[in-house]
Amino acid sequence: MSELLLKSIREKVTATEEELQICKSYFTQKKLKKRQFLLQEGEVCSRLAFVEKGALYSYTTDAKGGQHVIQFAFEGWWISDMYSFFTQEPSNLNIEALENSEVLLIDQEQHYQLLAELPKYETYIRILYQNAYIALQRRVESTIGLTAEEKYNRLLEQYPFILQRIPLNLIASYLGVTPETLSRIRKQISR
Amino acid sequence: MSELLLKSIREKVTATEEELQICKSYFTQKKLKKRQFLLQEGEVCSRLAFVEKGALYSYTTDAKGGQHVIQFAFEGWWISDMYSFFTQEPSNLNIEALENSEVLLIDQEQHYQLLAELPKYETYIRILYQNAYIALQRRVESTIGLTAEEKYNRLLEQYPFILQRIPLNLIASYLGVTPETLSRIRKQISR
DNA sequence: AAATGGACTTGACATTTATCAAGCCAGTTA
DNA sequence: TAACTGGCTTGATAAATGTCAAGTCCATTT
Repeated sequence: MSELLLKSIREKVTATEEELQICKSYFTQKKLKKRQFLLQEGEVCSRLAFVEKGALYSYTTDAKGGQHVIQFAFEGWWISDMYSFFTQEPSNLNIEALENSEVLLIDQEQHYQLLAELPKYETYIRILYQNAYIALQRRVESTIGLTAEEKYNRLLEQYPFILQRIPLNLIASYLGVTPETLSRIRKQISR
Repeated sequence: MSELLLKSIREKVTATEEELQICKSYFTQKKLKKRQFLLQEGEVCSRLAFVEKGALYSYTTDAKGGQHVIQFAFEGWWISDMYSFFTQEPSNLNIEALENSEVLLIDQEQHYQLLAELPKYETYIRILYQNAYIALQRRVESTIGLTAEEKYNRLLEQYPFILQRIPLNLIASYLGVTPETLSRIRKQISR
C-alpha cells in the first residue's frame, strides 16, 4: 500500500530497509472518492498527503465565487496547504479528489517527530521542497512572462498526460484564464 | 560581517556558538556595486547568495528583449537560481545588484559538505525552502487570481517598504504588467 | 552649465482576454 | 426512456491591458 512513497524516498536518499519501515509506520492510509474533500477552506491543514493512487487538486475560491487552481497532484506527488500546516492558521484552500484516490497522510506532530528521529527523512523533505520550489518558480516565470497560448503549450510540454486526466476548465483555471479563452486558444492551435 | 546570516540561522534552529562558527567558515564575502551582476544568463549558478547589505534581483529576458523579474532580495534574504544550482545546467536568469551590496556566498560543494557535516544546517535550509515555497505559492495565487490592481495592493501590503527601494518599472515587471499599466493603476488609486 | 540617460507619465490606439448568453454532446441519474 | 448535469464550444460585446510615441523631471556625467 505504500510502494510509491518508499520509491519516492529511495529516489532521493539512500535509506536502509529499516529506515524505510520507520517512515512507513508514521503514515496512515485514506481512500477518497471522486469529489471528496481532503481539506476544506476554513479548516486547519493538519497533515501532509502523498498520493498513492488517483489525482487531487487544490484551489482557492474568490469573492465572486471564482475558483483558482493552485496545484494538481498525481501518483507520487505531495499535496497540502503548507502555509496552514506550518502556521496552524485556517486554510483558504480546498483540496479535493479528482478521481477515486488513495493517499498516505502524516499529521503535524508525527511529521516533526519523524524529522527529529530520522535525519534521512529531513533530507528527503528538504529535497522535496527544493524540487517543489524550483517547479513553482518555473510556473511563476510562465505566468508573468508568457501569453495564455504560450503558457498552455508549456504546460502540455511539461505534463503531456494532463489532458487525459484533467478537465479543460480546471486547466484553464490553473493557467489563470477563463475556460472560454482556453477553448479559443485550442481552436487556434488546431488550425 | 555575517551578523545577519547568523541571526537568520538562530531564528530558525537552535545552534551552538561553535556550530554557527562552522557555518560561517563556509561562506565567503563579496561586494557588488549597483548594476553589477552576480550571475549572468548562460552561466551555471554555482553558489547561493545571502544578502548582508543592499538589494539584488533576478530576472529572465525573453525573445523580444523583455525583462521579467523573478525575485527581489533584501538584507537577510537568499537569492540564486536553484534550478541551475541543482542541475548544473546553464541558467536563464540574471542576478544583479540594485544597490551597492554585500553578499555571503557558499558554493555547491561547500553547501553539500556543510549539509553532510552539520544537521542543523540541513534543518535551516529545509526551513528556508519551506518559507520560500509558501511565499511563492502565495505569489502564484495572486498572479492567477487577481487583477493587476489587486496584485499591486497586495504587494504593498506584504512589502510596504518596496516603493522606497525598487523602481516602479521593476515592480511592474514583477507583477507581470507593463510600466504604463502600473502607472495608470497608481493614478487610479490616488484618486 | 550643458548634455545625457533613466524613471515615470500621458494619450491614442490595438490587442488580448473576460463576460454573458446560448447551445451541443455524452454520461449519469431518475 | 427521459431528464439532467458537467464539460465544452461559439458568438457578440465589454473591459483590461499592451504598444507606440511623446514629453517631463531629476540625478549623474561631462
